[in-house]
Amino acid sequence: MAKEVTKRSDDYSQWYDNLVVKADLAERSAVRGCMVIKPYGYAIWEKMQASLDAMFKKTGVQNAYFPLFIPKSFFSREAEHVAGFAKECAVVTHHRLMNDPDGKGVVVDPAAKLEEELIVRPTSETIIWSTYKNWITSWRDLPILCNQWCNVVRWEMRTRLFLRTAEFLWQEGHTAHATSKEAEAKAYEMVQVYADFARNVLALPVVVGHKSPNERFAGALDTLTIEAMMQDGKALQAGTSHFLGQNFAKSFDVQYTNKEGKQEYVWATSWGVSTRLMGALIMAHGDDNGLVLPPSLAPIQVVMVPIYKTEGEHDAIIAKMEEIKASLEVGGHSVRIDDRDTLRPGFKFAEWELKGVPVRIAIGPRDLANGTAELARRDTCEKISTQVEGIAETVDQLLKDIQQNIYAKALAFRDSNIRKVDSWEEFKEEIKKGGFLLCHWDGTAETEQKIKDETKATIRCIPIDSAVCEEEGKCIYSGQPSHRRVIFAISY
RNA sequence: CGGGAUGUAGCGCAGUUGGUAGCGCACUACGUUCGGGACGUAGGGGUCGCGUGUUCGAGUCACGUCAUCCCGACCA
Repeated sequence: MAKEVTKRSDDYSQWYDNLVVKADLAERSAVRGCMVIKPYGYAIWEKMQASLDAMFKKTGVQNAYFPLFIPKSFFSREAEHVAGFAKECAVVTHHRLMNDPDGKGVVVDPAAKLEEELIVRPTSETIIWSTYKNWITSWRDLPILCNQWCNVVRWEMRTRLFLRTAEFLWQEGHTAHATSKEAEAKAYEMVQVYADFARNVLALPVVVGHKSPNERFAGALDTLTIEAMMQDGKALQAGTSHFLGQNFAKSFDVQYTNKEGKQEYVWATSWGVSTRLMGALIMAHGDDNGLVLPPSLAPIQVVMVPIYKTEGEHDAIIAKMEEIKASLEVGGHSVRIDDRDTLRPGFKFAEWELKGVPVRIAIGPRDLANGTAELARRDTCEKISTQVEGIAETVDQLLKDIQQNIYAKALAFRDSNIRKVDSWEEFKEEIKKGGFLLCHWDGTAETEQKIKDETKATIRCIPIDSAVCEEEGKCIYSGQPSHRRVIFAISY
């Protein structure tokens, strides 16, 4: 963990400058709060997409695509939903530019004003439900299980690279069901998909739970969330799944005829994860030397750096490396031989570490003579000398170890920063130290708001399946009776 | 929208009481290097965010304007 970060707990911007930009992950765009994702960073996102797509398909979800522009009138239907997004919408009012009559560049052509303004989607519930109305007439049409990968725009007052950019990439799933029970089960199923993905692919431990009414998605009856802890002890909401009830069905008049011939409104869910996960990855696993990627997401899993003086040495080493590369690729690993002859080995080591490549193999003249190779793992920065004979199996096992170890390390960190707090005085002190605080809460929005006003801490979630939280007690703030503990934390 | 700060080379910065623009990294060429971010020599690159004003003269002073960053309210 970077020293600077330890001192200034919330200053990850330094990481972005040091790691992200120099690591070719992303750079700030000229457009306020937007980001450019460079090829290496995008390759990581593509790996996330591929994993999630495979998991979605197992639950019967199919991909679809809906328009970027949403007519303003669509937004006037679901009042609560609109109230949640109205303050941060980009609005298209014209469709043409013209040369400035004064000769100063280009201006908006006032004659090209749109009859009805278009909203750049901040999320797609409204346009999707307008469409679903035409798709659904009978119980036989249900359920509808669609997901779309797209960009959305939210005109945030303040942005933060990866965590809250004005434009971001995400997936949003939207499902329609015949019964409340089925929809609730779907919302629950999808949050579990996210939790599996976070744990097994991102190597990120997460807590699954319900959002408090205050923190719920605009228009939802219930919001499920996966909450992760970053290395500065702050919480990051890494994914959400909403049970929308019949709110959208009623607002957009989506009814179906049931088996008894009666008209009924459908039940809905929506769920999404975004490029925020890239931020989670950086902040949860990164160290002083840069990014640490779990092998499951690394665009390059093994990088090979040759060490040589003469052309003869170079050729012999590269030939050996090609051999090793082929044997690793048989096992499905992605391998890069860094054969750039303008850079010295030390520079290459540092650069690949910055990019988070899990395993590095270095071979020099000495190794070549001995039939060995230097194997370095990114997560612990350990180096060992190993026989080239059978190196494919060694590397295969090492990658599995690294994946596991990264998760175990993050889990140990998180668990050592979760603690029970039972008094208000203690709470005010403990919350400053970061981490998750398990506390009793009286269940009222007023108490939650007062705690937030006084400490900036919010209820990150009401954990499900957590035996630790299931106990009687008294609210830390009001002293009223409580039936379970919830997680309080400072969040991003 | 409130409070604070900053705009000078690709990046990070210096620039004194106004006197005609500099440093580090990066870049180009050549040479020596190459098992943990090499070194030497020689080069190239800037209408100092924009506009107006004061002045013989503005990176520097005044006013305006735009943008960015940090702290609040908002948020995946």
